[in-house]
Amino acid sequence: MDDRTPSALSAVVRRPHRADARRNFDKLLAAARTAFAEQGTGTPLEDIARSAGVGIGTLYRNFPTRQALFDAVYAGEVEELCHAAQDVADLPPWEAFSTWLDRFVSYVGTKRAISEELNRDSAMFRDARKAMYEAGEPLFARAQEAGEARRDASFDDVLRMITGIIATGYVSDEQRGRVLGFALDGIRTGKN
Amino acid sequence: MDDRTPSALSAVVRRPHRADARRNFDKLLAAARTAFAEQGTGTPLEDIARSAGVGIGTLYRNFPTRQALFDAVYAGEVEELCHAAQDVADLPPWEAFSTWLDRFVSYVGTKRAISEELNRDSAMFRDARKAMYEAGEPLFARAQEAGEARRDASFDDVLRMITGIIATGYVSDEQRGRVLGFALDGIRTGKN
DNA sequence: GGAAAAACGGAGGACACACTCCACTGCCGC
DNA sequence: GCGGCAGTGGAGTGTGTCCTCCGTTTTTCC
Repeated sequence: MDDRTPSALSAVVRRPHRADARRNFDKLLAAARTAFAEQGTGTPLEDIARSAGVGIGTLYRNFPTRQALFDAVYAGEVEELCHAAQDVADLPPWEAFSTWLDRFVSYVGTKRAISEELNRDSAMFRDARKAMYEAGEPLFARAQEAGEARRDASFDDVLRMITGIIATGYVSDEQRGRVLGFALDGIRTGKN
Repeated sequence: MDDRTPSALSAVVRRPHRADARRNFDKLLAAARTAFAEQGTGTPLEDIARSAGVGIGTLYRNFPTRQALFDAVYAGEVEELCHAAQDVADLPPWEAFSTWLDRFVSYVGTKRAISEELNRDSAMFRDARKAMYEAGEPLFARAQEAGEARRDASFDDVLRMITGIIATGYVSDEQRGRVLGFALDGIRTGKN
């Protein structure tokens, strides 16, 4: 990683200049990421600091508010997701879209943090949403143009639907997948 | 209302015998219901007591734990829902089912409490789930038998899907409705 | 009407978590 | 190497919520 702000998304927090500080910064981000994923956004910040092997003071210096920390984690995940959109570029329209959605599901699904905070609207959140849409929307549009996805649905509709579905509890991962499939069938045209 | 336990569902808490106490019990339940609906299950119990016009002590006497209070509220809502199933009994199969789902959505949708705690499994929660399924499942089965709903989906699948979808945030109620429609199309057969 | 029993309510102790502050530590540039 | 200063960490303070306890009030029953 280079040491400038890696993208407009994460402009909120600055990665520090000194080597040890940078190390701590990264450790915190990683710890927060798993903590948010496994226990939700409410995780005590002290726990995160401890599991990063760092004092609480250090956490606060890097991320003055819980929101700043959350934003930083979130920005990272969104970025990964945007990259994924490029990987599917040369699949056929519907496959490209649904593969990207799979990616979306596995990034977002296990980590409930994102759906938890979905309605927040910080500046950073708007940026993230925009970036994500720029990545995913073309894929959906292509599926629509190919006559594979219904035209009365917007990309936003689909994303919210998916987000909702994967955020609930299921008996098994298998059930989650099945249910997702049903919902996608409702988006796809010329099916069944 | 009579003064015995109104159903097996709410066996957890006892409605008190004395008139004033019973009044407070009901006020608390009502206050909790709106509070949970509007601010989620995390609402401070003191707020609920205050908005019921009752001391915190009274709340605790009636509902020794937050869970007990939540269970009581939840039980009430589930009961209403079960009744709704009877009202649609003589509509055509798919209409009956989707009308009941509408009911389900308007009971559950505005109040995010239920979906929040969906994965909890207290004894009471199991009962509620069972009651709800007894009410709704026949409607779904009928739609399946009439060839209107796909056979590879279970009632449980549908319910979880719906719950997930309505629990997320939307730009407008109109969007929520639209998205729900898409998802239901994925469940329905012989469509589009 | 009065006594016993039931219920009330809110002050206050306990706790969990957010966030600050500052004496100490160890990088980095010279 | 070494001095200055960015960075550290955790003890300590503040806040908000849970929950208990008990003197006071209300109801019920005779």
